[in-house]
Amino acid sequence: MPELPEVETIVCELRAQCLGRSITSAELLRGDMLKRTADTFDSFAAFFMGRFFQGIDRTGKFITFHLDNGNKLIAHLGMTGKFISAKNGDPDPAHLCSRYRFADGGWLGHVDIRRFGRLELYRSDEEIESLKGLGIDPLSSQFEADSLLKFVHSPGGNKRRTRAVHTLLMDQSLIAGIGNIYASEALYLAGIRPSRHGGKLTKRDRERLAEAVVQVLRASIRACGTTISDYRRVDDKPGSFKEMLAVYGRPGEPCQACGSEIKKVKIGGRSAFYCGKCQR
DNA sequence: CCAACGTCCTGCGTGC
DNA sequence: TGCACGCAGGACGTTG
Repeated sequence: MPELPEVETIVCELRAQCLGRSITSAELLRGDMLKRTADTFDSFAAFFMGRFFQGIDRTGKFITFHLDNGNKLIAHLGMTGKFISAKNGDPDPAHLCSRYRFADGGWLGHVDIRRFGRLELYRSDEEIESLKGLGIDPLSSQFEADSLLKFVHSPGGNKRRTRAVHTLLMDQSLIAGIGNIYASEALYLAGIRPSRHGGKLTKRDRERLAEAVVQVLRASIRACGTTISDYRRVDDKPGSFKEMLAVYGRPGEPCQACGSEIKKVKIGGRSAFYCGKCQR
């Protein structure tokens, strides 16, 4: 499940793979992946033909491909999305959703087994709606403990939030890029229970949590992300952060700090993992 | 306005 | 052995 570190890894590799290569054709093989516009197989192809990728960047878990004419392709990988680098004659992988062929014979494939991901096309200066509502990127220089004040109070109201901090961490409109894995890992590092109400976080909690978020995301980027099952880099190699996970996917194992058993609970319909002794 | 829940989708593990 | 079922989860739409 690509979260911020996995998407960051993929974007770096996409830049190295794709920037400046002339696109001769593009195919939309799964029309249901394209949202927002009613482009057809033909207009999708025309959108890319004769162009090249001038820049590729990440906002939260979204990838923006900037074409040289100012148009943009937005991609979200959902649960099982990935990009693969292939050469002329390579067989189509299963679940190929879209493909971008380059003049040198190579192509970039976009694969998504469960199709929770999405593609969007934007022409010239259209506002990118999918990025508009996103919260702060935790790797930006503006991210600090005060960024988590939104966890305590809603922007407008005075009432303290009752949603679990685990759920708040995954709310893309508050912080962009954290999913289920890094929510559990950051809360473990910060010593905070995932079920704790956002409104009950102290200033000290928010400082520790903000620091933990940055720490775990940066560490995972250094390991090229976490491969549990589906996530793969563009070169098909797995990320290696799985072995560094302290609690996610480790129910019943001893906590590395205190030795007590790691617990698994459902919060907001999602699995959260924590140490009942270290996290309060 | 805020929160909670159902929905989409496929592959894999479990139990009968 | 084979089948049915439950589970995994990001974002969005609907409901409370």
